[in-house]
Amino acid sequence: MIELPNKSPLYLQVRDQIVAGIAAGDWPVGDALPSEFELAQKLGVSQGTVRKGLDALVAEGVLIRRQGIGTFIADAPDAWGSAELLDTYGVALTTVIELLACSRVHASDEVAAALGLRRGIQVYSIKRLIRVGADAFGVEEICVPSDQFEGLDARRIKQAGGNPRGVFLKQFGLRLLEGTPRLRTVLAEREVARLLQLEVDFPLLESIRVAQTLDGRKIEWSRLLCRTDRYAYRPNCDA
Amino acid sequence: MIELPNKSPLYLQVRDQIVAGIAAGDWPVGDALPSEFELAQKLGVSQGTVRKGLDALVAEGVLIRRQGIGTFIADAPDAWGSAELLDTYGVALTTVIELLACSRVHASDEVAAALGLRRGIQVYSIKRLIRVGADAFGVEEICVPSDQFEGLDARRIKQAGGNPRGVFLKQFGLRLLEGTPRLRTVLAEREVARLLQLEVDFPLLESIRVAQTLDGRKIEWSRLLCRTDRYAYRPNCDA
DNA sequence: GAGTGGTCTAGACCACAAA
DNA sequence: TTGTGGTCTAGACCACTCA
Repeated sequence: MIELPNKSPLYLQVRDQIVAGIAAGDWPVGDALPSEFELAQKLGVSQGTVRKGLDALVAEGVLIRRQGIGTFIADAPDAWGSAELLDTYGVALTTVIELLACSRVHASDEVAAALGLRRGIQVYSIKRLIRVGADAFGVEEICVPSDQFEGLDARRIKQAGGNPRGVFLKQFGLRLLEGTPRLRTVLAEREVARLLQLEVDFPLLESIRVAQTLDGRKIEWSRLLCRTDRYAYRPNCDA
Repeated sequence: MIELPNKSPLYLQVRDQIVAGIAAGDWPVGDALPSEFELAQKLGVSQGTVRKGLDALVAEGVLIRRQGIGTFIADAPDAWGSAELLDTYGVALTTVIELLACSRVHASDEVAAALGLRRGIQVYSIKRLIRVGADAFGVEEICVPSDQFEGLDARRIKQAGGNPRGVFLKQFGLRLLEGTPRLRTVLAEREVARLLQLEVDFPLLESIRVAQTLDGRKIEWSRLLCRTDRYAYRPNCDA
């Protein structure tokens, strides 16, 4: 291990080295890391210390361990995938996501405040429709600062299966960790009502989350508006 | 360690031994466990293994470690305490809880189904009002099977500072772990509207959670109904 | 100084998956 | 059979708290 006058425990330094390696693209998504013993030798620590360092990243969903095989870089799960949708009897339902638009707009005051940006700065706004069967369940808007994701567009997102997180990770090298949602009930405005085929003022559930990078920069704001008359929403917040 | 033909790793067996010890009341709330080395000797394993066994319980909030001092049995946090309440600008607010009632009733079908009980069996129903300042923010109902908590009443809950979880733990030896909430928007019915000083059909946020014991028995159903026009609710689900 | 949690090592062995 | 993750040990030292 490179010996800096660093007070933090060795295993955290190991963690940071791995994070740096991932950010530098040493191991693309799906690749295996060197084995725990190799890493230990390379970093000059014992296998147990490497293991403890990797534990945190496994817990954060960045790495996936497979016994007998290796430790792999995890793919970026869809933000919506971190939630569950249940019918009125508690049975989980599967959803389909439809990309509606990806455009460059001025950040609303709310988004700018949540991400610590200057008011009115440019952000990419990604809108998606979430369906369960033929039913429109909710609409989601994702905002990210445009200067960090130059050239983001609908085509790229569609190529990644409609998953913006996949693009953020593979094209821009940024992995995001979900924050805890802020929940409110709101009444449907015109555009949302139209998309969900509901009347205006239909009561909806609003879930707002801010996601951050591995090193703690808040970088993605998202809002889900969904109907909960036929379904229940379970957010699965770990963060 | 008592050698049963047990396939599970030693550190999980250690965890289970500690859980059993806690359930048996070996160490009341606030007490220190024996030191890691003492436990290691007593159970015939190494300190590292004991440590790993305790890690899980610390993560679950059952134990609290204090460096240089010892490892302690954690108190039962109030169920409501696992959530946060924010104003419209994201600033956290403090709440006051008022116990409304504790009564013995027949379980609704919904509660019975969620807890795996026979329909119509008796449960204790605890109702509480959550205030922020002078404002009524929400009402909460907690249901637990009456046969597990014989003699529960408002007096006992008040003695524990209005925290039912404290009573469950200290009087009945049961520690509960919070589950992930199921969320819906609902319209206020008459009684709830009256308690919250809102008109009937005011849109509210409903959060339903099931909590379980350390060994996985679902034992507590709770429903929070709250207004989110002035506040945002952040559930903090770990489970 | 004594006792606690917290970290680290070197080496061992097991469980599992693949060639 | 080989290489991987997964567990465990014995012993060492550090960091912190308290008497």
